[in-house]
Amino acid sequence: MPRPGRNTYSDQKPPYSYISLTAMAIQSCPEKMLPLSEIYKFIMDRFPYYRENTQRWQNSLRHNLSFNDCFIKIPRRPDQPGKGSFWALHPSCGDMFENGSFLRRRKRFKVMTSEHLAPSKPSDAAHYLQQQAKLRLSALGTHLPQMSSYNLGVSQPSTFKHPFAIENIIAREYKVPGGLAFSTGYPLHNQLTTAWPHMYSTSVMDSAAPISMTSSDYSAYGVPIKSLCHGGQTLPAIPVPIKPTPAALPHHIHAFLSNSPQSLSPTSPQTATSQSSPATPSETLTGPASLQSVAVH
DNA sequence: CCGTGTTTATTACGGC
DNA sequence: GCCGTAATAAACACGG
Repeated sequence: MPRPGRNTYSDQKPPYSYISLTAMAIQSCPEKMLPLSEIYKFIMDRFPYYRENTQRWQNSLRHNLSFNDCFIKIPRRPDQPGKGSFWALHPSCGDMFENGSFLRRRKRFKVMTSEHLAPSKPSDAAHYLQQQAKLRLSALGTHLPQMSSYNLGVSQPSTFKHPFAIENIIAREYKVPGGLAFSTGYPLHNQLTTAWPHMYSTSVMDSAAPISMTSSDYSAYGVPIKSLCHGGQTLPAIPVPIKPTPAALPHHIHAFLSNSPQSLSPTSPQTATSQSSPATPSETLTGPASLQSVAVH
């Protein structure tokens, strides 16, 4: 409306938060992690609004990356060119967004507290560390497989109950192992174009798979499409986040990690103090498990 | 130096 | 009105 003859919606400010936008960007790439500059690029490519005042919104975006627990920082491989780290989504942030709206998250994502996932067995800690070592290798080595989950006791960190969740929206790009499209009849296609008028249909959106869905498909709301952020598979792939996420780890594990050469930064005060919201009442994996054909354990 | 990352503060808005 | 979330501004540190 600002400029009738031109791009109509396109140069309006998209109704999505920076968190949403960032999540989109991250989810849009196969590796599920992007350097800051690529996140910028993604947003600018798709949302013309953000081609201006870059200083302002990029500052805000960086603020969000650092401030929100839902983003984790992944170190760059030494031999990889470029500045800064990669950014990824925390595996447990799948249901961050309100159903049907990206304007607001349902709740600020916080890392889980130790009470919620403490393995409590030392062997678990060892196992965890082993996995982390592998993870780091795989991530820093070649490319990440698709998704990941820390899998440290947080068996079901969250469920994908929202067809409009950011991950689901972008998810059409995903190649789920075994070729299983996770789309599963969600109202993706139409909704995308209507719900995201601000977005340019570039690679992410226009490769629309032949998903025919009707409004009746909304009944799928309760279906846990857990394949994006959590990898569906039990396969963990995300490397050790730089971000401390101290509360997320059992103490003995955390102690371990502190010794890691990665030299985690000191715990962030705000994270340590509040241990609110299990964020898992949605734990109720209701839908037909047949949908994802992936182990949900 | 500039891009990146962290942190604090302020303001606005919506929900309860 | 309070509280939580988000947007914005700004200061600062760090590293290539």
